[in-house]
Amino acid sequence: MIFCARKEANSDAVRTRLGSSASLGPTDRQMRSFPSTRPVKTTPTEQHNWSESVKEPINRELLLETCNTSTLLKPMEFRSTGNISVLDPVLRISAEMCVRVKGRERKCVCERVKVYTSNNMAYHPFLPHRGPEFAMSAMLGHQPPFFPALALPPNGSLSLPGALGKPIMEQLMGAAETGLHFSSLGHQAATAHLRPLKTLEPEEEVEDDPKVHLEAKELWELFHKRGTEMVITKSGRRMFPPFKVRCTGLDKKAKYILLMDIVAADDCRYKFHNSRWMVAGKADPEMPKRMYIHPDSPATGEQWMSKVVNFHKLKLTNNISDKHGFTILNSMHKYQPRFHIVRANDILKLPYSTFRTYVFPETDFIAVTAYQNDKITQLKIDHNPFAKGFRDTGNGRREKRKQLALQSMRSYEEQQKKENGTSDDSSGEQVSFKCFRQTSSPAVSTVGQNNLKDFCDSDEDSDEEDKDVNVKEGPDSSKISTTTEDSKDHDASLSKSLLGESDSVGRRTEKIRADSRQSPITLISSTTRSGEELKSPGREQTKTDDCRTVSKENYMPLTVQTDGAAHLNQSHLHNFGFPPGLAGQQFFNHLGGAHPFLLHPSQFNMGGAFSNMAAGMGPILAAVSSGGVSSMDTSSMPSPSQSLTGAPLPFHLQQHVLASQGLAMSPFGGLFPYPYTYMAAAAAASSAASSSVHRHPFLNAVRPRLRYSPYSLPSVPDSTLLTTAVPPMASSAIDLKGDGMTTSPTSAALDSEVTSRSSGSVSLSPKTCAEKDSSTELQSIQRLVSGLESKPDRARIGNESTD
DNA sequence: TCTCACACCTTTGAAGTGG
DNA sequence: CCACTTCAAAGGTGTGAGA
Repeated sequence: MIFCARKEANSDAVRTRLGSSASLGPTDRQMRSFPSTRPVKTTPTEQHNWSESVKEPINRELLLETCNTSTLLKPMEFRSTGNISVLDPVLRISAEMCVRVKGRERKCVCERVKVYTSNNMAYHPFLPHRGPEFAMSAMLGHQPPFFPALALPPNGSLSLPGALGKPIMEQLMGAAETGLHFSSLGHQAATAHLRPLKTLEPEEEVEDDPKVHLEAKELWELFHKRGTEMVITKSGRRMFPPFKVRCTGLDKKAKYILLMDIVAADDCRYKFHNSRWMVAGKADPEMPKRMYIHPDSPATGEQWMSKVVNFHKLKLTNNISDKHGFTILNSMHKYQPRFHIVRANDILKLPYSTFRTYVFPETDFIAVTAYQNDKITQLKIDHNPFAKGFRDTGNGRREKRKQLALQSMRSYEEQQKKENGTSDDSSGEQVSFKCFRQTSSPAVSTVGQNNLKDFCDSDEDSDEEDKDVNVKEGPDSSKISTTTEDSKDHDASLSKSLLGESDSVGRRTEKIRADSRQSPITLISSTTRSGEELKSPGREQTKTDDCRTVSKENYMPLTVQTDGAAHLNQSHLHNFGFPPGLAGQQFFNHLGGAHPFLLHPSQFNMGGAFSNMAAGMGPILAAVSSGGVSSMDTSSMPSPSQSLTGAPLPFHLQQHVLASQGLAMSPFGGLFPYPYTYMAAAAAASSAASSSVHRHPFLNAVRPRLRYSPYSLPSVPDSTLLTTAVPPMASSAIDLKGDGMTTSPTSAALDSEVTSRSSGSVSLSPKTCAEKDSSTELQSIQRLVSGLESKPDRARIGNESTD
């Protein structure tokens, strides 16, 4: 725990007695959050009453020496100590306040700490109410000196990752006077002065070449063909199929943090109509973004490579006020999971670290609160072990229901025979039930049991299956098999079709029938599987397996780099790649400052990973979020078979608890309400749709060193950033995929735009961003903080930027 | 379209047992 | 002690009724 271990180094710095804090506070405007905070020039003595003995730098990157100060206040003795230090590469700000009451010294909670310099002391009225995360954001979005108030956790310590801390330090060093000003519990404030020691040195980094392979790809593709749906519930649901990847090419000795997040695939809301996912309008306002850090993070490359990295613990929810750290999604919206590799030995370094992001288009899905497509339901049942109870085999509920239905049908038929002499064969349902009786035996049902290997086969038959579906029109043909292979389709389809008739009524049956119908599908690139799937069934018949094979091979992990300048885009366009020309080393935000990418702690959902972060930011996180801890899963460590060995977590905090603490964030209260805008540039280049990633030649290639940081400050409405290739939201539904899934309108339009977008994105220079005036930035911040920046705004951005 | 209780299932880990 | 088995609790599923 860097934070704690090094904290003591400066703890004994010389303290300077200061006058009443009333003489030290900021201006009246600044006093809004600091009761007596007018910055008063300290006396020369006070100013230079630094620690005489410059302490030995803890390491080469120690920048500032601590100068503690204390002040005696009436009626209590009020002692406060400030500490700013940079401990590779974390800037640590700590403050401790003690109140001596009747001779007994008691520690107080340090409510706020303001970092300031003597020549300026900016104060943002929103900051105190938004917590440190936003303060950091604002701080970096403005030119120095701008050191907003930082709310300190109860323990009085705050760690700022390098990306956040370095700018502060640099500015502090250039200031004539630097100090910490903090208040506590409404008492008088005190100030600590600091002085710089030396400058930061850039980190050296050894090259590596990570490659990521999606596990259970066939299963994903199987779902993808039908339009993957992921159920989101208030209590959180896991993803199925689980997101698993295998990493190679990592530096065995270096430590990495692996993360996953889920971003909107487009700016549309969908509806399931006529067995198809269709665009139903503009997307709802985005949910707070959260990053899920793999519980084993950080771990060495060797450890990561030794196992399959499983993100099965990630949970999806639609509860915007979720405090468990689950990923919050909007129902009926399309999402794209992303996988990130960050080379960092400490989660605290994440915000300024380089992200390698990998997107697997076959993993996109539509979030639903209830399954819409029965095929997906059946796929889930067939493959998710937890849903075994619903399988046609065994003694599960479905079987029992079937038996019940069978019994009732028998009695019904017997009754009809008695009444009419013969059964009514004209009744499709009855026929179905008859068939059902024939196929409901366990022996037949087991045909439907297939494993992953079967999926591969089924993959090959998917077209066949689709064709079948097409041919099968009418009530009976509507009984589409939801299984994954032909044999299953044939055998199980019978039983399932019957099942659909017998144990499903109303909407469900209707949906099954609808599934069999095919409608025109948007045709997109043939270089991608997704695109292939988007083709209409008729065209699909002309497709060869070769083509499919090729498309599979095209599922190359996408490595993108945003080091380059600020090719930020709208947050609503979540892109998954950057154009070749976007490589660079800096990351810019719309606020105009070139700055490292930022992450809000509460955006992280992490298991063990959080334990590290908790060391430095846990208190902050805890302060930001509340509750949800007690209900957390305490056994969130990956199962032995999946977890990485070695790399013991430095802390024994319960991972889920940590996750809940660290990840929970108030709605829109996070640092970046739209943290994914950084992808916009890439998106514009690669096309917003995930599938477009493959279509783009560049995106199909492996880019070992292309990197970007996934988070960047969002675009403001008036920013002219890259646009998405999102075409005007047609009121008419756009079919996405052949079998229920469709490509996003964005994808559809992107096919022909990718190239141009790519170049266009390049034109989106950081300079453009940097030229934004600070007032606009401030407004932007306010909007972000208030969560007022709505979808329409972002949509507008998209339109404007396209111009 | 969403929420919730429910039955059914797997997973997990503690407890028990035997060597 | 170790390995194995048993058991119960926790947690993950889709379902279906109701809002």
